[in-house]
Amino acid sequence: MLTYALLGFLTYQNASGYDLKQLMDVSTSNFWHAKQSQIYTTLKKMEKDELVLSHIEPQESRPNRRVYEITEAGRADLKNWTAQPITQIESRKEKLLLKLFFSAQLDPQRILTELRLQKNLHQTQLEKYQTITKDVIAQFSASLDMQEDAKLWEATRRFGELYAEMYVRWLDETIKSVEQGAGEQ
Amino acid sequence: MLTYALLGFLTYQNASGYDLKQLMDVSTSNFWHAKQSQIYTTLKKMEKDELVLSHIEPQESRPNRRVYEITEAGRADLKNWTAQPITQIESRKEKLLLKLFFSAQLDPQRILTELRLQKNLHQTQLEKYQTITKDVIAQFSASLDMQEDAKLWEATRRFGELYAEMYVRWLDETIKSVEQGAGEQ
DNA sequence: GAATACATGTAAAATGTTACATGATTTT
DNA sequence: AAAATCATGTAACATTTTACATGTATTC
Repeated sequence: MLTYALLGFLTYQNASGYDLKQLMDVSTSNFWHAKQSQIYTTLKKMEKDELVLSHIEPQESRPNRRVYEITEAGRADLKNWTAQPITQIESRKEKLLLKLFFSAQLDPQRILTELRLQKNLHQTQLEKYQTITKDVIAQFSASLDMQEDAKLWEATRRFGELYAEMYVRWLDETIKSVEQGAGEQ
Repeated sequence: MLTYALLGFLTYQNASGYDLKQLMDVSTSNFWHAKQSQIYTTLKKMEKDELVLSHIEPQESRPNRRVYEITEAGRADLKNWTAQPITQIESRKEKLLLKLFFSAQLDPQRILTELRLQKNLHQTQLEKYQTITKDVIAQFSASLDMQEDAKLWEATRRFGELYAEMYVRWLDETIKSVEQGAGEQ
C-alpha cells in the first residue's frame, strides 16, 4: 500500500525519500503515514520492480540526494490500483477503545484522566484541520490545473475534521457516563 | 497489542484460540481484530512468556481443544497496560481516502460508483451497531456483576455507531462534491 | 553549547496476512 | 451433494517499527 502512496506523490514531481516523508506528513498523514526507514526500503524495492528509477543528485555540504522518478510501469500500476474498487469496510485498530473495553477493574479516576487528555488532543487536531490544513489546500486550489486534485484533497481534509469532531463528541459522552459511575461531577 | 486483547478476554473466562477469535469477532472487531493464525501464534508466545498457561481438553469427534488460562503475571501485565495512559492521537490508515487523494486522473463516474458502494456498506454497519450489537450488550448488562463492564462496552459500541454515522455523512458530502464536477445529478 | 534540520541508510525485531494442511460433523 | 462449522496449527511472506550509524549546517 505504501507503494501506491509513493507512486501517487511521484506523479506530481520527482522526489527523494526524505522529500516523500515531508510530503506525507503535511498531506496524507491524516489517513496514511510511514516511517522514514520504511519509505527508504520501499523505494528500493520499487526500483527493483521497475516502478521507479533513481539518480544521485550531488550536493555540497549536504549528503547527496537520491531522487526518484516514476516510470510508465509505475503510472500503469497506480492507475490500475485507483480503478480497483474497495468492496469492504476497512477494519480499524483503536488502542484507546481496546483499553477502555478492558478497563472495568481500573479506578474510574484514571479512566477519566485519560479521556480528558484525549479530548484535548483531538480538539487541537480539529482546529488544525479547520485552519492550517484548510489554508494549505486552498492555496493549491488557486492554481488552475490543480482544481480537480484540490477538490479531492479537500474531501480528505473534511474527513479529518468530521472524524475529530466525532471523536470529541464521543469523548464528551463517555466522560459523562464514566463520571456518573464514579459519583463525580 | 494483541497480547493485551487476549489477556483481557481471558480475565473473564478460560478459552481456546478458536474461542478467542469468536469472542473478538462479536465484541472488539469494531476497534480491534486479528486473524485466527495470529491468535494461535501469539498465544504460544504468551505461554512461553508465562502470561498464560494451557492444557488439552480431549473431545470426541472433534479435534482436541487447547484451553488457555491467564496467570498472575498475565493479570499484572494487563493491569499495568490499562493503567498506562495514551498521550498521543493514534494515526489511522484509510485505504479509501488514500485512493481518493490520488484519483484526480480517474473518471469521476468510477469514483462515484465506489463512494456509493461504500455508503451502502457503512449504512448497513450503522444499523448493526444500532440493533444487534446494542442488544448483545444490553443482555450482558442485565447480570448484576457485569454492569461496570457493560457500561464501557456500550461506550465502544457507541463509538462504532458515531463513526459509521460520520462516515455516511462524509460520503454524502463527497458524493455531492464529485457529482458537481462530473456534471451529474 | 544544544537542539533541530538536512540527508542517507541498514539491521533486527515485531506484527500481521496468506496459503497450506487435515478431517469429522452439521446444515443448506 | 456442497458448503459451513468445529478445531488445530505451520510456513512463508509482507509490512511496520525501533534502534543504530554518520556527519554538516543552521538556529536557539
